[in-house]
Amino acid sequence: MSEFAVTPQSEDFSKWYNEIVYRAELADQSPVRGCMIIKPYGYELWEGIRDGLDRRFKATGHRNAYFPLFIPESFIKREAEHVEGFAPELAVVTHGGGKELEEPYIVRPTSETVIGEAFSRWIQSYRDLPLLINQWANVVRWELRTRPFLRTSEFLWQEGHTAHATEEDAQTETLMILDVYEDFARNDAAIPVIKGRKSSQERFAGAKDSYTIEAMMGDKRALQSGTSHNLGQNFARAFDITYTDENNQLQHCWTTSWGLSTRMVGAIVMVHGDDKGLRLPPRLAPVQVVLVPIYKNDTEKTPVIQAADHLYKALREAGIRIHLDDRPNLSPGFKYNDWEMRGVPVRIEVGPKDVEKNTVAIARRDIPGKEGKKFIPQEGLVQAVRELLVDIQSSMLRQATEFRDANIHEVVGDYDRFSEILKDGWAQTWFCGGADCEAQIKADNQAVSRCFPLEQPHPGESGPCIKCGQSVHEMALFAKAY
RNA sequence: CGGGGUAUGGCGCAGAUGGCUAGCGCGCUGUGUUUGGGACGCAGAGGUCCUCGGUUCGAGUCCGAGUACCCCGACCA
Repeated sequence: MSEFAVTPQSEDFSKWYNEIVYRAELADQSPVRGCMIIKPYGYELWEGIRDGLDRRFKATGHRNAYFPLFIPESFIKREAEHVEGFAPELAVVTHGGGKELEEPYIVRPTSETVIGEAFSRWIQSYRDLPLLINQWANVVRWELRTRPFLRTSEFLWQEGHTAHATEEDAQTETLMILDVYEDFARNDAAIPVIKGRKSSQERFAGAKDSYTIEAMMGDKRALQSGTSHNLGQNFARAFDITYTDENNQLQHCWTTSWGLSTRMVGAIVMVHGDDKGLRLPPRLAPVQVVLVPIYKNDTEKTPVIQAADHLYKALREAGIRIHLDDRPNLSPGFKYNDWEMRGVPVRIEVGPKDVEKNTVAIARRDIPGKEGKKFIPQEGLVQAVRELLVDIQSSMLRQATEFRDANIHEVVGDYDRFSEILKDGWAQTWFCGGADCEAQIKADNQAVSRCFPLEQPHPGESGPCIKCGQSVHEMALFAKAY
């Protein structure tokens, strides 16, 4: 057996990703092209993501609802840009109950249209605003090239949809949600993200402006990890979402939509993983601590198991997600590697020597080998584990942040250098945002603009667009992307 | 939809020039010895060789058609 259970990511990142997703049992292959089965371990990770976001949405006044999977075809067609953007990737249901349908149904690729139609009936007065709705759902987009979690034909996500009385309110909501996403990514997923505005080429079909949180993966490619759209009045006009204002004037609403998907699972894998496998942030790890008992024979087994059970109960009662690995047929060494591959943040070993001395061995996943392992007293273990989990969480965010910052390079007016940077990192440069410039940059470098960061590195200044040279006042980030 | 490739136990593969009971590693089941960084012995289970058709005494192997999947490009949370 080779040193690693999976292809080392340093050797072939893409291969590593595919292998680890299956080896760690996050997902399984499905009989349906482009789809995947999310296995319990992967789904538990998603549940952590879901819960972390759901809590934040509710704290900011949103309520969950559920809209139908099927959308009348005519709905999709009502917003011109929207239909143009999505038409190529729609799954269409033409038959039901053995008969051809009078009007085909679209399997939702996103729900702006059905929700817009509902909003038009729900909203009458300015007193009904803002209307803040979220739904947890699956959506289908007929993708040509798919990868587990990163791009599948069917995926799970949340989509928020809100309606507001003014343009300002809608813009505030759009950016507030971006803050929610950033807060979640940083504090729960330990992923540092850059908030920014998409170029018009990269904008959501039908939106006035799209915003994104961009994360840097371990291979330095960018991943759009969440998006928030200011839809202006585009959908309000298409679906007659109107209200009567304080002066009894009929007005169109201003709407927003925003989503974060199971792609975030892929982000966590690719941001934190190493050659040995996954490294999961403690806040989201389905198993935070794995307990491995060690014994040679029955004489040793009884007291060791007794001690392990005792520790297991204490940690579980303290609210720590713990798993006792009592598989009898496997050696401790195998178990260590197995759980490291699965990304469990903390491992506790209990053996005869520990029983004797009232200690345990405790190892942290973020620091490999002996450096990350030490013996500590059983007394006060719960507190020690709590502190360790917090420390691992922040250490992972720090590592990811340092890696990202070390691989973003600023360049002004030097296209060759710009191209050089894009071979292995992100480039930050002045950019006009024009379609022609963007297309040429993409053709030259296989890289696209990721966003105009909301926090500009040189606010108030201006410089030459990296491609056309005209003087512009915003810098953009460019990168190869998933 | 263009270009290239693959299809053989759960997974990864081997099976030149057709030849009789289709193998190997890992995994799986039972059992015994093991167990502080990926243990080992013994005994087992598991296969429409992608599908259909053809050539042949005989096809996993040759021929034809089909299907699926993978990789590379254009669309994408």
